[in-house]
Amino acid sequence: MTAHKHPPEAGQTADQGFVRHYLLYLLAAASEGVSTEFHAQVRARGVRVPEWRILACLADEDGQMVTQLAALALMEQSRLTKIIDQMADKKLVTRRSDERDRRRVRVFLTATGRSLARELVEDARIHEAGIIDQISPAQAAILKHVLARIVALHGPEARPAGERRTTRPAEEES
Amino acid sequence: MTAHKHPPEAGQTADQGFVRHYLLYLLAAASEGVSTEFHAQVRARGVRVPEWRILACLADEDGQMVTQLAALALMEQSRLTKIIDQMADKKLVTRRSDERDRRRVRVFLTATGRSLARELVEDARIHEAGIIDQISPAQAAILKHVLARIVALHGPEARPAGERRTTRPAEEES
DNA sequence: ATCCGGAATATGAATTATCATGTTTTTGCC
DNA sequence: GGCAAAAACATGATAATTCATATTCCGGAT
Repeated sequence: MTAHKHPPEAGQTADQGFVRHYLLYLLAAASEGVSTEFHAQVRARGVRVPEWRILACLADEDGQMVTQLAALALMEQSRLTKIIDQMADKKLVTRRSDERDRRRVRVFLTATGRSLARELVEDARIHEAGIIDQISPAQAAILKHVLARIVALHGPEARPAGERRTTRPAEEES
Repeated sequence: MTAHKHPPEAGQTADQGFVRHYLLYLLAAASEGVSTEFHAQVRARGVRVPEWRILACLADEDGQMVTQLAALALMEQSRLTKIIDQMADKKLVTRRSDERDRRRVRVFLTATGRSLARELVEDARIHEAGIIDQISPAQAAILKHVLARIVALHGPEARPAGERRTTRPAEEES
């Protein structure tokens, strides 16, 4: 009531709030925080974030099909298609349709794309090392382990493949 | 589910790839996975994801100023402004300008907004409990602790406040 | 007081992402 | 073999997001 300084003075703050202890928030905030940091480096190289993700995925395994790649890169197929278009324009990747199944389109790094990918992956490793250092390698190892488990349980390949985005919108007028 | 027909036949797969062990990827994938799951419930209630985030933040502390709220909710100020517009239309929140500093706009939950927020937070708690159960409460506790540390080091309030997303990167590489 | 820089929000044009659907190819079934 | 159904991508209209900038207001220095 009488707190006329600048900061809080507001609502009925419980302990320190639900949000700050909520697992999904912590995951999002941690991800956001560290990623934003690295993304600055990515952009500094003239690469957009979604492109970096694709480069990294392809550096791991070249010639993935679009659907695969989209799942791995955590993005929707139609979006990936468009990003691939742009990357193809920039000569970072090329498309080639699969021999055995011509519905499939496989995406390959060009020489340029590959070397760019290598550089960025190297940067990423360095950046990651910095973070792991800050939180102690031991804790980082545990962290990665638990995260991997969560991803295994709730990640892209863990979902029934038909409900990867399906929900009843339940359009209520308001 | 995965290509049980065609063997990879593709690239020079190292062990299992860089990406799948990369901390930033694990964070993003874990976050994505568990969040997508819960977001289905949110949408089922006719609430959009960004709205849910704001509701949760305001439930924690009502009457936050826009900038604060944006930082906490991990979104840009201009975006938040627009979301607040929509939420105000739906009578979930109201704006009131701060007495002491009239540049500031404080956002408050309406009665409707508050009860919706409560319901959703309750859902979130239940959902979270399910996940924590899967990965054992002990590991979950460690996970949260490490995540909180990462957020403290790299999160919104940990950044120089001038480089939070503004001003062009200046094309420089160091 | 007045001026100047910076903080807090709002706004609008340009860019991106999403959703539903279309096209082509393959598979499974009869 | 022929057909229906499903898989894999592409596309285009709609909606959301970003980026730069405008507007208003505060605080300190002159």
